[in-house]
Amino acid sequence: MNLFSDDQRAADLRRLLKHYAHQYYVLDAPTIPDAEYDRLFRELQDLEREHPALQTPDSPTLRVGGQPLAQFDSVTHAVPMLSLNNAFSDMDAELPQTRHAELIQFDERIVRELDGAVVDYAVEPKFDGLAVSLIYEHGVLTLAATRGDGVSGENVTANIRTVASIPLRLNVEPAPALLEVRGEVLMLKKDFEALNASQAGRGDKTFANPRNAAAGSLRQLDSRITAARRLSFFAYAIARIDGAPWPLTHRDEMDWLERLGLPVADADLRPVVTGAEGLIAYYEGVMARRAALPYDIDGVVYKVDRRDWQERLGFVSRAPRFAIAHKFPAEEALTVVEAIEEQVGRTGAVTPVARLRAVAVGGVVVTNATLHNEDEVRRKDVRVGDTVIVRRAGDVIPEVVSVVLERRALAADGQPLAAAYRLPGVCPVCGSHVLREEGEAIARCSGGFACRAQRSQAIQHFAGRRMMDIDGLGERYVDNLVALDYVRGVADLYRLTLDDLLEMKRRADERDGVTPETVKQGQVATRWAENLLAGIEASRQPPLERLLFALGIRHVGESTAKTLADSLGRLSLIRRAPAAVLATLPDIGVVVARSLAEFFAEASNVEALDQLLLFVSPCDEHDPAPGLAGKLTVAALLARLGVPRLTEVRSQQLAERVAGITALADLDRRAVLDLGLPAEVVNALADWLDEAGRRAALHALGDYLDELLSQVDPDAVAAPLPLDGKTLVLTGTLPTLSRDQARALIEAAGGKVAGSVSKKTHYLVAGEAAGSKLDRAVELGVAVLDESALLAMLSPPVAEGE
DNA sequence: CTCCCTCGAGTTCT
DNA sequence: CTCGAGGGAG
Repeated sequence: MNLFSDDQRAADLRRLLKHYAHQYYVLDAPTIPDAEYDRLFRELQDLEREHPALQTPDSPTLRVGGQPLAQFDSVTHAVPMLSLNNAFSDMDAELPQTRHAELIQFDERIVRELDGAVVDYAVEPKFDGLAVSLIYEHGVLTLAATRGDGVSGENVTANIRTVASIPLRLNVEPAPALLEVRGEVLMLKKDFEALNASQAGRGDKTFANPRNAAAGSLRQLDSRITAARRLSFFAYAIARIDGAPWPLTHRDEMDWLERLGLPVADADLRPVVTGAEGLIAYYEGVMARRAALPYDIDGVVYKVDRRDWQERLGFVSRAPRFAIAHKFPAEEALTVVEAIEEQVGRTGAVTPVARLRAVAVGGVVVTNATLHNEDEVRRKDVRVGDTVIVRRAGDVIPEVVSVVLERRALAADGQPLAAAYRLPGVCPVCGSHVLREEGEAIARCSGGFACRAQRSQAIQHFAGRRMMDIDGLGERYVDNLVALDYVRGVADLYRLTLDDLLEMKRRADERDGVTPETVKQGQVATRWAENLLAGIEASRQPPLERLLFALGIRHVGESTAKTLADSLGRLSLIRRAPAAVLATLPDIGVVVARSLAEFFAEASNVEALDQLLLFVSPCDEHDPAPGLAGKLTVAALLARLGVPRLTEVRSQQLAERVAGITALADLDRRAVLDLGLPAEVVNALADWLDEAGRRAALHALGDYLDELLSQVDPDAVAAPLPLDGKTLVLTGTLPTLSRDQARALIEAAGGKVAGSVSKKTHYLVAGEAAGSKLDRAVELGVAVLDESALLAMLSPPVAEGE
């Protein structure tokens, strides 16, 4: 046989196999016996093995999977994979007319936007699976990627090729040069049950629901495993077409995809309906059919059918306005509260948690549900022994909806057996007092670092991925390190040796009654310990903002930490900063500023930080931000000192009358009263100044300012940022920049990005399909920029000639 | 002083 | 994901 006839034969086999597979998997009507199919398949496999050049990217032999990958490559989506807005508030209201009211409002809004047109909606089930994007080049499947964060996902082409119902080559000649299809990978209910049965038979772990099974199967690095799982796919949109006209309606789009050989929902499940009544009827109809469908759905989707209207409606922030998800109400289940226990969080927050008799809700078995706080428990009146309705809020977090009072156990006198819940007065972990601030919902353990729970969680927080990012330091290990006293403060992590870790592990195992006497387990322990030490070592030069975040200061999260690091630049300046200075920084007010100042004033924190700095130093310290000098005005500081009656305006007036902070500290009572301000203001100020320690604190503030300003790089001051002090708002889709990129550029240029247009907005940056923000900007007379105008502004202003 | 938005913190299960 | 609290705008 020569290569030419092999080539012919391979092509024939591919065509035949594709045809039979389509009959079998897509049309569900096999036309030849399985054995015959297998014979043809093996013949093609043999041919390709003999002549690897004969294997084409659409060969059915790829369906059985190939060599495992080391990891998935990242793929950037040319068209972002947006999620749909779920515009309907929780369907708590069981009243049908309430549900309908929201649908009617949705329809009315769309009709209004389209100037009163009669709107047809293409409606379809919302598959409960994983969104993927498929790219066909000249008809051949060349790339498949997961949704990821919507901007970029993972390359899962090898796995997707094993999904039988996905065509490797489109059924059309000539094929469009490029077609990008969006759809959902899922597992049919029957395939899920079969998979779990076989997993259980082999003693492997079973999956909680079809969605998890599909996710677990698609994310296999070894595509042969994926091939052994039965995944399905349904297309629901086209993202890009090149070389073929875009169908004029969504319905046409789906019909066309079906003709190309792509699986789409059954035609009777995706009708085109008109008006709110059509939507209502469809929603109710699908809900009734839900259980009988071969796959799980979590709602339905409504899309404006006409493409030109879709474009007219455009996008709001990250979601299209022409399409909307209407989720079914969360599934609910009845179970019994076996106990109410308290958890202690990193900040000492004591949270009641309901321990529930295990119950399946929405595909997973739930045993715990947070009760949030004492008031919440009392409001719902949850008591031990009660039968409660549980659901998964947003289909994720378990939540106790309400108590079934009729089922409450009563004593002979008709009183409930169990008492109303009360939060304990002492910490369940350390026994310290539990205190609840006036007006706050949350009670806190006062034990601080002395409380083992808080210590342990502070260390977990420190090691977390967005903080110091220490690999190998999971919850269980931290708990053990803390419980067995190998680690008291975060600095102790850096003193751990291999021997310490192995000894700790041994003692923990002993305590738990585990006997890891096999050699292999010893090796595992050593590997873990070495891995952890390497992770700790690698964390010694963190960016300053991560170190700050890692310290776990109350009210200081990722964003506040970044503000501090950007503005002050050095830990030595941040840790000594007076609260008044901190409170002048953007988005830091008096509460956060005080929290910071108190943290750094506390001796035990200072000690712990100094210890930590023996091992760790920030890698990116820099001079304080040049813009700081302009913002740290005497007036701004005065307004943030916490002097009663000293408002912003009065601070301004006062600042004009004193030479500076230090000068104010040195004024005696008489001089203060002579300042020429309203009597009530100067009286309050004089009294305030006379309180113990005030003048010393002001001197310290003055000294700190001198020091801080001496460190501001004078050259940087000379080059003001182009958008300094400007507030911008982004709307619509920019031609080349993503929202995050645009934001980063604006911030780098000293500007601020706000969420909504107001009088104080300096510029609105509008892209394609700008929405209501543009209207509002025009209304308020706010300048509107397009992307190129924005980019032009970002380059530093050109000095004008003398 | 009151709204609105963003940030922080807590939480579940695989 | 959801709640509560803080910050800033009106």
